[in-house]
Amino acid sequence: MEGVEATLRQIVEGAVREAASEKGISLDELPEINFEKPKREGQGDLSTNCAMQMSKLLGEKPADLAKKIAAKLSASPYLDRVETAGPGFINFFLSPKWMGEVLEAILAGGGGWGSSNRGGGKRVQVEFVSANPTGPLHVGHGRGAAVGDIIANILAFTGWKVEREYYINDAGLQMDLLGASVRARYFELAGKGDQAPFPEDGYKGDYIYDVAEAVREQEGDRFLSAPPEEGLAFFKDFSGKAILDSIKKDLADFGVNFDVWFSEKTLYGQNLVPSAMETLKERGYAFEHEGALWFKSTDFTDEKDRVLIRANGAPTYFASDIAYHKNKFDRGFDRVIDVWGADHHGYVPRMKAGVQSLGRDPDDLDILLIQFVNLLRDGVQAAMSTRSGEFVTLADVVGEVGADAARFFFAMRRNDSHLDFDLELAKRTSNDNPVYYVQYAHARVCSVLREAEARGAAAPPAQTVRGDIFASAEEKKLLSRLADFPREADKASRELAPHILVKYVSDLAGDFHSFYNAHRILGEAEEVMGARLLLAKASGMVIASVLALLGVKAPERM
RNA sequence: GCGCCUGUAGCUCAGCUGGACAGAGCAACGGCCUUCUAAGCCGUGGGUCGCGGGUUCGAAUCCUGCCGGGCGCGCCA
Repeated sequence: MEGVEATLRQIVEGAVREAASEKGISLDELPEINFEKPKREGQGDLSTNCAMQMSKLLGEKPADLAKKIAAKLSASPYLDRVETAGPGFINFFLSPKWMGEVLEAILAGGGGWGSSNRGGGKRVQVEFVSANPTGPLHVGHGRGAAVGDIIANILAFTGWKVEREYYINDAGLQMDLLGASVRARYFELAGKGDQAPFPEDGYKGDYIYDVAEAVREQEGDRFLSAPPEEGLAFFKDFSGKAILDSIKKDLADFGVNFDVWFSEKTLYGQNLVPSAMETLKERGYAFEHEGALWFKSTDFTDEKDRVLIRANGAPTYFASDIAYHKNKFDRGFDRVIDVWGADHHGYVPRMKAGVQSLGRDPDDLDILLIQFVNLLRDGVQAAMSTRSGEFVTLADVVGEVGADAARFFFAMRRNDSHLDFDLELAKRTSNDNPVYYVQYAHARVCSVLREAEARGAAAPPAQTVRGDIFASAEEKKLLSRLADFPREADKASRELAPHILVKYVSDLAGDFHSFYNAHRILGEAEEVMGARLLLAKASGMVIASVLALLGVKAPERM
């Protein structure tokens, strides 16, 4: 069946047109009719404010128009009743017939129920994390990783063809600094620290010793006597690979897997930077000034022009980023999404301008800014680790609270708001921990289904369930919530907002727990038991679907 | 100084393309386990939506000015 909303939209549109033609107004194009879940109970399963929005168009008071439209709707077999309220809302109460069909659709649809073809099979690339391979990922990267991965899941669920990409910044001065830092530690471990002083602004973390130790194990002391240039080149290469490997491992442990690991070096290896610069020149957006090549970003929304190629011939980060984004679009993506830390927000207008200068609609690039994570331990700030002065690593957090809790917490808030992440709360196994609350609901469903099977109480085929058997407030509320899922998934996709799903699944779990506590399933009269078994099963399926989108396990026992 | 994000209940946050008496979880208080997992449920109290103007029939939501928090303003990445 169609989504509840789509069907309802058709019904309402018909009524609106009818009302309009009675006034002698013909509406070619109707404004889109929006449905939303009313905030309060008693206001129906869905409501629309279309009467208020169209009252001017039809020259009628909102409340009167609402009544008129409502009167035309009450005959629908899908609606139990229609009420008008407040300044002109129309509230819809879904009929048992409809409830029954929703249940049937969920059970028939398997894990795919709620998905859509909004993306139309278009190709979208989500680039995220993309941390320099100069050190371990910290919690901030963790949030970006969770959000990027979940957004990719959501887009795939809503009809996009998705690729996940990690951009490896392995070509800049930072890598030289990394090599020099490791080399210095290597000499230090050999007791010859004075021969290779630690670079100013070098990487001071303990992990540098680990990398240096790995070089000693593999290469012995041979670099103690090698020429510095040869040594530096080796250390840079070795360190970058070693750290990238550990980043890959941390991400895999976190449940994040990329389709493409794109090295900045390949950008230069394939001469993509110079050719991108040529494109800009041809299009008239690059000019020479004082020996450097500049980008005319002031032609767009940026506040000043930016250097692309320095007078010494070295390209800036911005130049390689333009080349990189050109390459992305050249690879045929219809849409590109970058997930960045919020500290890069000043860079957004520049990047948008860059994309535009390449002849691309700036809206083909979405840049999501992820705000900082505030790590807490029982409400007390825990952001710094004691020794290195580094931020707490992602691996530490995942090791302590597990990937499930970490992902759930990272996705819990809007991207652009700061996130308080309490480690103790994330580990707690009680109802104040939202992760367990949701997972427990799923485990409970599984438990009931197991017990039913053990007692030989088979659930009937979904088609045989009459919707009106669900008479209680808890059952109706749960069904109504289940029916919301396609709309919530679509909204999360449009807004690229994982937190919408976190909130939804938390609410759904709550509705299930309420239902479970208020009603027995097993041992009831056969018809009631069968219907409730199916309701429980459908609830479990939708919870599992959402958790899958979040990349969180849906345990069968807890 | 300029720019971006943000300020909603004791705490953490939803709601922000204007609409119904401002919602949820936690914390507090009071109840519910002979029966499908109490990692659960039910109930009670709690808010001048930072402050002042403005637009509107209607503002937490839009505009503007202050105040507070975060982050940026490199030929760094």
